[in-house]
Amino acid sequence: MQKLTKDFFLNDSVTNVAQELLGKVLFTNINGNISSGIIVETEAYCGRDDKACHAYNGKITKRNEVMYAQGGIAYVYLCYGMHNMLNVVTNTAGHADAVLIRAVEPLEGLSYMLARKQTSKIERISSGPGNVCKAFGIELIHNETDFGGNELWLEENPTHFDFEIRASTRIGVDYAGDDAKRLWRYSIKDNKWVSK
DNA sequence: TCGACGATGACCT
DNA sequence: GGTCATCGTCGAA
Repeated sequence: MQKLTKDFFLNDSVTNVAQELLGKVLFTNINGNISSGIIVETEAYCGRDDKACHAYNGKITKRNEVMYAQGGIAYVYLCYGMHNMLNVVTNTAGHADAVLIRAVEPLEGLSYMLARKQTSKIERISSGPGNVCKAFGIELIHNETDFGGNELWLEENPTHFDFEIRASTRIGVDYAGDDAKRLWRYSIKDNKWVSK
């Protein structure tokens, strides 16, 4: 098992990182309960010129300031009053880029995921950004968590496998005008854990 | 202070 | 296809 190194996150191209994160493994250790899963769907957000991004045009608020930090930490925020969203902050300090983790294929800790979601249905338990956080126990307190730590981290996939990347438009960003048309949502083609 | 609004998901017809 | 739960954040007042 090999954790992703710091320079993985410092890449200047957030769309490259979003694609490279596919196939990587997300881990959480919540009160000693370890869950993991393969990232199968991501979306890129770029502060510099992307209206869909919370940090568009240099906007800085208490919520999004973590996006301006050096890459390699988590940006977690509450959406619609009930769903947490997990983002991976990328690029060097001062560049507000982040990758939203939209769907994961479960590996370990399925029983913890079922318990957190209070369900017995495995189907789509970690498909969709709100479900990823719920299943993995990620909450607002994990905002700014360093991916180099032992609570929330990312690893290379120990099993090498080939897959085709599918690019499509991002979800729920219609307000962003032309930027909503960007093909910045990436998924592993034909993977059943990709969100609908 | 206060009102409007989400980078959603579950369940309904 | 449609509705609605639910609350932190933002920006206007």
